[in-house]
Amino acid sequence: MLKVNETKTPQTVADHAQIVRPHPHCAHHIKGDDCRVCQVRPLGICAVLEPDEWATIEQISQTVPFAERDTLVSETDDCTHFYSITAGVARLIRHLPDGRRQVMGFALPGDFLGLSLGKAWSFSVEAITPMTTCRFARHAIVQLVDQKPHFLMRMHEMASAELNLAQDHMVLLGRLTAEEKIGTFLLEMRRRWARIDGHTSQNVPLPMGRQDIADYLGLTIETVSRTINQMQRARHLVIVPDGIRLMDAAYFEHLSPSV
Amino acid sequence: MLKVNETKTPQTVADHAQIVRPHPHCAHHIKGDDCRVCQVRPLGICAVLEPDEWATIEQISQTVPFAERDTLVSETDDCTHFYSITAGVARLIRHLPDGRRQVMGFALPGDFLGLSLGKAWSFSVEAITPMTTCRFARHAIVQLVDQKPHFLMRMHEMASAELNLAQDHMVLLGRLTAEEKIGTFLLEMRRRWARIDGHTSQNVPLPMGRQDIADYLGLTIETVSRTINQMQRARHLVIVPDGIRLMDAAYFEHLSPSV
DNA sequence: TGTGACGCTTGATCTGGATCAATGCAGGTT
DNA sequence: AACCTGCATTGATCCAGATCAAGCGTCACA
Repeated sequence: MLKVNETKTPQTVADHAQIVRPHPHCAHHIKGDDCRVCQVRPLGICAVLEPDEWATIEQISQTVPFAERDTLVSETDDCTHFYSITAGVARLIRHLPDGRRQVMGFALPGDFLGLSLGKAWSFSVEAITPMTTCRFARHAIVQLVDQKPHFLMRMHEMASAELNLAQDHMVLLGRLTAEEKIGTFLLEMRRRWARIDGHTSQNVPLPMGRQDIADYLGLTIETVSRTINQMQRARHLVIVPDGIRLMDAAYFEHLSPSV
Repeated sequence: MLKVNETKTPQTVADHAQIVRPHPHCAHHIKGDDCRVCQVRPLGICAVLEPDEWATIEQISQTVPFAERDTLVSETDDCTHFYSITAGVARLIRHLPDGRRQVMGFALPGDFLGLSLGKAWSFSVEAITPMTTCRFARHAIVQLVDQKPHFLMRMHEMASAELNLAQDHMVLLGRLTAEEKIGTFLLEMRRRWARIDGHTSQNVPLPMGRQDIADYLGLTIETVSRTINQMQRARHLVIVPDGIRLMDAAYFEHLSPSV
């Protein structure tokens, strides 16, 4: 039951809009896109492929768009397809029976859903903005991984990086204060956007809502709102449409114990 | 500055002692052990190897024992060796500059340290009991992984399982109450011991101290102690030397929202 | 130009778990 | 036996962040 809302534009601050907005060239194709023009190839799973292997990937991929609020995969689903995100932002989320939620992370352009290669998803993925994805049948990727060890190695590298992030996040959830959690989160988002668009800006797009941030950091929506507004009153940041602007980098780096 | 205490026996309840105690046949050899008698081979990274490949592994492995409180690896170290745990229990831990700690997990027999294949450790590993390990030079494993794709696939499977556990733990840290955290932890430990010794017992060995449990669950030592003792007063469990005995499985399963 | 829904903010109050402070207890050492 | 050291337990008190409860602004649509 997917609610489709194609008219709404992604919520991002101006200097990132061209990244998050679905790539106009490919958003409505059915067959896989032209890898030669893929904007996220150097970031994602395909970075390890040689140009002569692009045709192989193109043949087993389809471009699939999603609207805001669509569910890409549900934690109860079997895993029939994997996704490489080419535009837009999604949340990876686990639901408890009583309605509590934990957001495991946010999937940004270049991220791959299905790194574990397993047959079952262990989380739901929900589009926060309109999205464009490269979709692969699971069996095709399993076959590719069998044939090309360097592709498997790339999957393993990315899964290892994911495990590292998960461990960073365990420290955050288990041992940081609300202020430290928010500060660490904002630095993390700045770092991840910088990797995507290649330049460091003090503007940090936050396409996810306050509730998603709260469920990511193990806080309530009220504490997230209060803490960000306190930081604004203290002139450490400015709240801008669809994000924030860091005004005091030293404050945030001092706040983040792990970095 | 490692305090060596070879005389002390592992702290486990009786029906698990033979698993955690260093294997007398091999504890003091320098060269790698005989894979044919390895008790954890079916559990660990080596489960995927055919008998004719055991010789390869034996040639690149050494048996290395550690005493209680030894540091196997430090989070600041470069990663020169990997370890497969054949006996004993260790904690995987991150330290914050101000002394706060987060225990990322506990390594039990069959677990492999170095799944990410990366050049740097992202956590310290400290022996909780006397341990026996199979040690491998990093370059030898990297070479093996290059030559034997099914070995890399096994590494990837185990890393994926680890990522899944990490995500379970994020839910626990971010959204469960103290009582739910303790209950989930006890069930997790029972499940892991059952996998090692092959039968389900209501006795759950807890070789780690209360402080380690607290740092694993994002609680304080006082809350851990209080909660476990409340459970005992409510007849849900009995505290026994070096562990606990579950008396009311239904209570614990009802308490653990994810399972 | 209303109006209703939704997301965010802000204030008042409450409370689960942290902090502070003893005490107990088992093992190891002299 | 006396002493020490490192856990674990238990009680008293505190407080960061949760909960409860309004408001506010924006936007889609009537």
